[in-house]
Amino acid sequence: MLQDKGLSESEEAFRASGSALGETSAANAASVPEPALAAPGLGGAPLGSPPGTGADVATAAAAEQTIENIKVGLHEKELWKKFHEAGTEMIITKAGRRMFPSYKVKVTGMNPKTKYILLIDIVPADDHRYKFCDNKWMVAGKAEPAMPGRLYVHPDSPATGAHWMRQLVSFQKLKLTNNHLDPFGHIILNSMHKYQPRLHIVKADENNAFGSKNTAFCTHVFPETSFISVTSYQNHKITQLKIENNFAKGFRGSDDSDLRVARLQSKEYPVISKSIMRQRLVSTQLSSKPDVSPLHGAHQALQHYQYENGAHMQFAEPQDLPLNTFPAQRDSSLFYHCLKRRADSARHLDLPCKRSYLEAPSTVAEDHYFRSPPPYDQQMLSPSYCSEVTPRDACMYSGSGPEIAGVSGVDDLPPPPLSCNMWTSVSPYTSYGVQTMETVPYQSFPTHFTATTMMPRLPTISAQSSQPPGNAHFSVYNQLSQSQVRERGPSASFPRERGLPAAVCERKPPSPHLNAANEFLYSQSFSLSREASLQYHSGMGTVENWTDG
DNA sequence: TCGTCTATCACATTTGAAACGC
DNA sequence: AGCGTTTCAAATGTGATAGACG
Repeated sequence: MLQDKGLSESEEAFRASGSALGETSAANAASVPEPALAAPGLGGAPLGSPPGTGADVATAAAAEQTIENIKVGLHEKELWKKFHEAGTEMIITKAGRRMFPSYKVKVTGMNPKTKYILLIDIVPADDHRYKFCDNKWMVAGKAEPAMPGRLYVHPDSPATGAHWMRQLVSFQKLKLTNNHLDPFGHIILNSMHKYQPRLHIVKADENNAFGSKNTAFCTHVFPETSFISVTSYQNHKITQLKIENNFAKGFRGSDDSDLRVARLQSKEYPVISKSIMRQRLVSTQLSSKPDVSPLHGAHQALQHYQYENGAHMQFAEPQDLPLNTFPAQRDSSLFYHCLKRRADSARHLDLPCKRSYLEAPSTVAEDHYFRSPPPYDQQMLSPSYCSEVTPRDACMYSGSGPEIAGVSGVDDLPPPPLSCNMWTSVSPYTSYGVQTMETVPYQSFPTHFTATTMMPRLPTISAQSSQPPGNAHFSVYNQLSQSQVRERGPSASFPRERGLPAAVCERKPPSPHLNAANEFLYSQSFSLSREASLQYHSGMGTVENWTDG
């Protein structure tokens, strides 16, 4: 099964969607390779990459590999666009919630016989926490410490290029959760934070399902898939879009019949719930004051232009980076305007956000008004906090088959009832640097686990190092026997995660598959740290020192 | 203590796969 | 074996309520 359950995309639709998908390769706009992937609204642009030349493709040793020819098109791009324009929100729940629109891609250009692994991770788009006020997303302060990164590996991985290209590749079953102790392998996110999903395609080979000494990979980022995670929808536009486009309406009361009638009659009656009505009432009151910011329009135009031109655009200044639809993030002028207007409105209206807004720390507002956030690539360069695995990640395997299931290498624990997920240590911003290591539970992980299942911790990586920094970490594992690990305990270097029994931390050496996955992750981080320093994006990584277990 | 904001839960509803019967 | 119907699990957003916070 290439597609998850419930997918209705027919082969026909798949073919038809080809042109509409805005299909791109790793060298063009929509598929933004590694550091540049931070570009969409994240503060990092591929500044060094010549425009339109495809020069953001690595000159690495893997250049001869076909991975650079892989093109990925986002399915239902128009739908994503709609959501993006409204400011996409994704519900996160304790039990895990699927994304809607679901992440589906059409892949072409693969070598039909080569095996690939397709996986998704979701990284923080910035270091802000947001709140929804005045029908806008506004920065509400500093972001919470990032959750431990997890990967969602497509259940079919590894599979041949022919397999992936046969039909749409759906990540429909990917679930988002805000449960820090989630045992199901869902991707853990913080509520009211902005995130950017990334698709990674990793080349596997016949010897090692997860990679080889020349593991090539490419990363594709679709800026329109960025979203703010919420526990309940804030923007009624998003609610409406979800209802209109998702099957489960969940409408009750009189609105229900209206909706059904409307559907039966194929008419688009406005279905307005009480809450929506409430919101609209407030927004109407507010919108009575015209938005006079001259920069607002320019910003919108710029946004549109950037959007239309994808993430490959060149920006002279970091603050010119794509903004998407969350105005407060980059558009300081707009943010300022919003503040002023809100201050005005707040005097006359009893708004839910009134107090918060008025009492918002001035530093926050000033910070966003007077200066731009640091470029994302700089953030990537700085020592990242290590979001290595926690001991509870019993989901450290792909559910693609027995050989993957065995990857967990855990014999003292029952196989976790989950799949497709792995931890990653994508660490997007500097602000969660070393200084937070001691205070943030999720940044503390057992040494051995780090070494065996996670990509190297960036804080220990020197961007200028001639040796791939990840190698050191792998050797750490090689040098530490299991007994040594046990003697040192999981907290040798890092305090163990709160509330987790030490026994859970016991692990066997990783299988080749796991190593390969780590290697991929390592290569990714290496690419991120090194390439970012050059402000040049590779889009393809080569693992130079593969230590195949 | 109160107000605000966010998270959680139960609920009604919808969909599609599985089970079942013909 | 193929088709149609029924059943049920899984999914959705809604709204009430709880909890945290200042």
